[in-house]
Amino acid sequence: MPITVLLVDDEPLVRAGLRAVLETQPDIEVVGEAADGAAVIPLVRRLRPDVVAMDVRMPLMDGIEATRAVLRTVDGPPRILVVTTFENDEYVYEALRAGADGFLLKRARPAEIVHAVRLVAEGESLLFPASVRRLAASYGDGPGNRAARDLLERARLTEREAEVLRLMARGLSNAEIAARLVVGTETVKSHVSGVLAKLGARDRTQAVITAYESGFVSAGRTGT
Amino acid sequence: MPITVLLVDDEPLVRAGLRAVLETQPDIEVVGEAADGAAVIPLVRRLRPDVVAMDVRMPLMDGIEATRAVLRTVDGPPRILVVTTFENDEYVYEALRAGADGFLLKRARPAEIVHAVRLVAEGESLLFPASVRRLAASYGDGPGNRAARDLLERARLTEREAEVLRLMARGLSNAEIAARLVVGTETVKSHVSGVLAKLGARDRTQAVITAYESGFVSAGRTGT
DNA sequence: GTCCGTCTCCCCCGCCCGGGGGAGACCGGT
DNA sequence: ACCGGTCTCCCCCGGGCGGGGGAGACGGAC
Repeated sequence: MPITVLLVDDEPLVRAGLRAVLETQPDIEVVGEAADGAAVIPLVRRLRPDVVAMDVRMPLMDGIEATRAVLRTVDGPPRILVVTTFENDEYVYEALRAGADGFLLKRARPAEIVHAVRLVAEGESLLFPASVRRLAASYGDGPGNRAARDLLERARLTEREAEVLRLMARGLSNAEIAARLVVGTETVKSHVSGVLAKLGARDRTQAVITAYESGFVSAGRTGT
Repeated sequence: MPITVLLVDDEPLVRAGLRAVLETQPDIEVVGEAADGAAVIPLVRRLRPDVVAMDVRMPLMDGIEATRAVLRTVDGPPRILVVTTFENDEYVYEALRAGADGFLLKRARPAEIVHAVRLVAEGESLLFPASVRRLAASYGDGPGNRAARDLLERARLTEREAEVLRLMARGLSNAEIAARLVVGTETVKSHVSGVLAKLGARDRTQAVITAYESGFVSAGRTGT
């Protein structure tokens, strides 16, 4: 019997692409589609797919929430393959922690997409598909990319520093960050200095640029 | 006779999606695909498509160059439909100035995609498809989005201010921008102030964030 | 028990940044 | 000839920012 797949992505074009790619395979069948995480639970209950190809970023309920919800409320849950545009999207790692079984880049080649679906369907985890490595390797050593890659590879930012960087990337001043985190401004300055040093940034603007370029934060979703 | 279409996009998934969407139409035929602008000219010569669906952002030769090249070197050139992720990508407007006939958001619904191809094939221009308006309207009035939308709608940045903003978004200081543009630092400060005022930004960091969020600049391509 | 890392806060200091003004030169449109 | 917009440069000034130190408290690792 074929591998059954449910597609969850807010962009119809991506769904159509995944469907087209997957249905070239006789042993893979796309049994349903959803445009948002909010619609996933009933669909999973009814269709009982082997694999859910889940976008991380969606308007109403994102892939992380949806992953948690499915794993929490459905018996014998499907395998979940997280689909994303960015190779080092922080949300992806959250999704994996939430119980997703693998992740897949949208820019992967068709053969890799098929391979990923087969792998997770077989119960394998797929945390670092070839395309990720290939992509990381394809980065040049330009001044911008070096810092961005370091951010990814070192991942030396402490939890607090990462939190501060996220707030910096939303345009907050040191004083505003201090108020938000309920600490002194001197403390924030400490963390900011740590971030700048670790990212090789001269000022907060460069740090925020690195955050965007590395995918640590990304345009389009100004989170809550 | 059917409308013939050539797909040019570096992501196979997007090509597959476009192909799947367009081939639901009996009168539309996808006659070829290319992964980069560099491959377009010979394909256009050989296949003589009515429409080229062209991604703006591609590794070797981007959609702007490719558009210019096609229009310059091919007799009876095809209509060119620029395909993009961002509704206000500065490159899109460059592409339109380069002679493209319309642009299309990747997140458009299938019916809109089909409609767009038909329109440009008929010789119509499609500069502001419904999906753009819909998308702009869907923006909330959060502090981040307001500024981003203003950037789009007002488009009040002068050429020089836009240039300065681009350099700000690459992490340059006022002094460095001045050196790059061969003007005084006071002049740069003037332009920076103009940018901040027009974007409603408090400091250069917020301005750069707006630049990213609005798609004025975008992650992934650290331009020359 | 000791050490290391993290988080917290403090000092001093230099300086770039951004605000608020103003002003001359050029160009294009009316 | 006039005016609006843009680009260029200048002044003063305050404040946030970032560097360079240091230090105490806590927790986990050894």
